[in-house]
Amino acid sequence: MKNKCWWHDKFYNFGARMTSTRRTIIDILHSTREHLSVEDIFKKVHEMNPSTGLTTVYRTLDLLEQMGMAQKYIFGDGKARYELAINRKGKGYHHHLVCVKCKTIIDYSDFTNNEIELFKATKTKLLKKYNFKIVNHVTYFYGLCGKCQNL
Amino acid sequence: MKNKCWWHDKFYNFGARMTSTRRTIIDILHSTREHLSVEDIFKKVHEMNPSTGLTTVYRTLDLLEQMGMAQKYIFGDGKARYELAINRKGKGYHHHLVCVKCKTIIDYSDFTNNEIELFKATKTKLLKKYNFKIVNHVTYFYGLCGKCQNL
DNA sequence: AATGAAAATGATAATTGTTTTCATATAGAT
DNA sequence: ATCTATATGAAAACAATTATCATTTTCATT
Repeated sequence: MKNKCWWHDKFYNFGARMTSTRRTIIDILHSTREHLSVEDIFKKVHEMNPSTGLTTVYRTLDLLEQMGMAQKYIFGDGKARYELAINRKGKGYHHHLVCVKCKTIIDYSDFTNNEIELFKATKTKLLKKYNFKIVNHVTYFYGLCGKCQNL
Repeated sequence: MKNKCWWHDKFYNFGARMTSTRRTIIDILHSTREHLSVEDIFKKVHEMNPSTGLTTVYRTLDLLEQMGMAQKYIFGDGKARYELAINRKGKGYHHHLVCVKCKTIIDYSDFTNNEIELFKATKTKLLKKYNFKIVNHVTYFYGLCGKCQNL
C-alpha cells in the first residue's frame, strides 16, 4: 500500500496504519447512506476479499469511531450500526426517530440553522468546560410511530 | 395490590397491571440520579425481594420505556442503562458526553433555554410530519476526554 | 531493496447481555 | 369467590461482541 490518500495522515496521527481492508471498509461506508450493521459490512468486505475475518471488521469500525471518521449507532435491534461521520457534515446530516415499540427507524433531516448554530456553540463550550474534544453528536427522538400508537 | 397510586392509570391505559415488583423498580429508579444498569437494578430489587427474577427486571424496564416512563441509554460498555424519564423534565434534565475511547460518561446539564425551545418545537413538527408521538429525546456528544486526548 | 519492530490480521474460543420458552402464580374485573 | 388475561421465575437458548494467540503485514530505517 504505497500511494497516499487523504486519510493517510489521519491514520498516521492516530498511530494506526493504512491497510487495504481498512480502505475497503471506508469505501463501503462512503458508498451508502444506510445504517449498515457490522454483519452487513462484513458481507460486503467478504465479496471483495473472502479471506477477511469478521474480527477485523469489528476492530476497524471501532478504530474509525475513535478517530471520529465513523459514527456508531445503537438503535433497538441489538446490533450496532455505522455510517461515515464525514457525510453528516454535508448533505447527509440527519437525526433519527426511533419507535420504542416496533424499533422502526425514520431518518429526520428537517433540522434548522438554529440547531446547527446551537450545537456548534455547545461544542466549543464543552471543550472549555470539560476539556472534552467533541468529534460528533447524535440526537435520538424516541416515541411511538403511527402504527404503534393504535396498539 | 389494592391501593391506587398516580401511575396506576398509566399502566391501565397501556393494558398493563400494577405489581409490587414494578412498583419496586420504579421506586429504585426514582431514588437515584445514576444511570443504573439492568444488573444494578436487579441487585437492588433482589435485596427487597430475593425471589424476583432477572427476566422480570428486563421485562419491566422494557415496559417502562415503551410507556415513556423510563429512558434507556446505551453508551459504549455493552450494557443498557436506565433512568426515570420523569426526572429529565425537571431538575435532572441532562445530556451526556461519551468518550469513544475509554467510555467515560460525563453528565452535561449546561443546556440553554434556546435548546429547550428548539426541541419543544421539533417535537410538534415531528408529530405533524411523521405522525410520530415523541415521548423523549436524547443527545449524545461523542469525543475524547482529557486523558484520552493525550494518548 | 533488505531489515526489523510495531501493528494488523484471522480462526477459534470464550464471554456476556438479552431473549425465549413454558409451566405456574397473580391481578383485578365480574 | 371465580375466572381470564397478564405477569412471573428458572433454565435454556441466543447472538453480538471480545479475547486469545500464532502468523502476517506495514512502513520507517538501513
